[in-house]
Amino acid sequence: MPQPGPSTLHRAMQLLQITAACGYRGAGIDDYMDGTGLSRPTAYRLLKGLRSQGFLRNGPIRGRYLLGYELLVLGAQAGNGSGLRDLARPRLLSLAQRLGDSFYLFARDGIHAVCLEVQNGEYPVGSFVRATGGRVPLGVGQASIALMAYLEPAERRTILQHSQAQLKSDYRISAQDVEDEIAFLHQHGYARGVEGSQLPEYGGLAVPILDHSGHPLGALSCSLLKSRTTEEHLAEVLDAMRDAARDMVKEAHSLLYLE
Amino acid sequence: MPQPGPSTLHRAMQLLQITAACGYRGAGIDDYMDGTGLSRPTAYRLLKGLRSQGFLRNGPIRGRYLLGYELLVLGAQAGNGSGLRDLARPRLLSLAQRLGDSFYLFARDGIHAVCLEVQNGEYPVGSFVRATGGRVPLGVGQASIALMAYLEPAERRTILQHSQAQLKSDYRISAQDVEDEIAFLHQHGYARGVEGSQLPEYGGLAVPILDHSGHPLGALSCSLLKSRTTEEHLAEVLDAMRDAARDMVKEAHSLLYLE
DNA sequence: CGACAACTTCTCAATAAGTGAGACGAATTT
DNA sequence: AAATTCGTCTCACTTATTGAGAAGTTGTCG
Repeated sequence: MPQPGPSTLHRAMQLLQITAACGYRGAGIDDYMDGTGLSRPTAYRLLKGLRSQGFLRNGPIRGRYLLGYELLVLGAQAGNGSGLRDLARPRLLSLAQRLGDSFYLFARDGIHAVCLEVQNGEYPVGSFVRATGGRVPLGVGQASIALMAYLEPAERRTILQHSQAQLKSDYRISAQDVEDEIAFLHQHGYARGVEGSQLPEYGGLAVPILDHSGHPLGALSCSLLKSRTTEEHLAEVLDAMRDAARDMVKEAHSLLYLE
Repeated sequence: MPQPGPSTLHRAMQLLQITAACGYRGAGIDDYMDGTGLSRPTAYRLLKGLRSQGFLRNGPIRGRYLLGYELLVLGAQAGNGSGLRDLARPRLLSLAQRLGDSFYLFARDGIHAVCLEVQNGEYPVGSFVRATGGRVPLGVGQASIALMAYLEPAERRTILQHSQAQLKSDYRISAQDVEDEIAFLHQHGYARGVEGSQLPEYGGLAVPILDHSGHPLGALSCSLLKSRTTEEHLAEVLDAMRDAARDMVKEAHSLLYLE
């Protein structure tokens, strides 16, 4: 089954993925050869090219390669679609400082939700995503719900069908659970962390970020310790998140209007 | 003059750069064709490949492409060499919250200093780098000084020779200025923002992050409003940064030791 | 709702580009 | 100083990529 596009491209990307998989110690030539089936000279040729473009670099260990800083530059831009990330950053920070919980910005990426930005508060929490760039299948987590709720019903169904097996086996979430939470969001304007999930000691909230025509640009989400979830605190957090989402859209709109 | 490595690779990277250059509105097929000289089908083939790998995506506007979220994932890793970024993140946050100024993590990237992480405080400041991924030539800014000071003298000289013309013309910094600041750092253990720079209303400090054998892993840097720079505040900030740098190395070391 | 205009993919022969085997040079380590 | 690991080079080969143009899609506007 041929990959779309030139194979050199696909191979180069494989090399990047392999490098990423090897983490901070870097990948060696054998990792690349085993991982791709390329001959040594070819692997080196590609490595050389990637290095010269700044996509790979030589780490502290000889013969091992690390991801290059050009990826950092591009990655920073990639996460800033519509300028959403820049808008969210200071607001997430202020939420985290003021309320102590951890706050996230999510966007949709095909059948996944991708985390564009995190700001942890002073109370440590866990989450399905480890950090910026983390992805979960749509349906997992409160942010996913907020992202899915405003898609076309047909599209939503397609996505759920495509991933419900994985949702069930990896996260013990049924399609019906997801539908129920979406209904909850439509009724109350926010999404809760799903009960019985794999992170029992945390709760969560999420609100969608909708543009003026009702399309979802992203979602703000937070995760908080169950022990801190009094009614008042929840209400406070929710209010603050709604305000933040509203302000972001307003500011985005005025920015677009200016140019 | 031929680029090293397969040309397909180079072209693909060009497409990414072009996409990045077009910002959040995305790049269209004409941008790509004009920018690379490729024929239309070829450009589309590459685009398809890049999209299928998650390096590009279709934005809100038809016929325009944006950087894909896979870059976000790789970028997040790329900035985390030796796990430095993960170590720095919470510390930068706490510094920013506690002291109100803006703090940065830098690493060396060839002849540049690259910003791996930013945490802004409540007092707004400007900086040479706009955000994560930003680069300045080594020599510009206090973080650069901290990074250069612990290189081999020969290497330092090579770098300075290579970039002194640009330093002079773009930033009005002479090689001697840089040497002086490096001497200052060796004497006092920290680097100051260079006087007479292009950002007169801000001051800065930077401390190196050195591993146990004295090699520079990176630098912590801060930028603060001149109006806030009393002697006591400077001393407080400097102390806090030194502590943070020391703690990071200690924690990194214990992490490495564990595996 | 139907025609238009855009973006995108396909076909096919020509050719330029990437490929692999192995030898060679360079940089470290023991 | 010898040995090992890492990176590059040469060269014949052949396969994957290319470009021109046409056909197909998809969204838009009258």
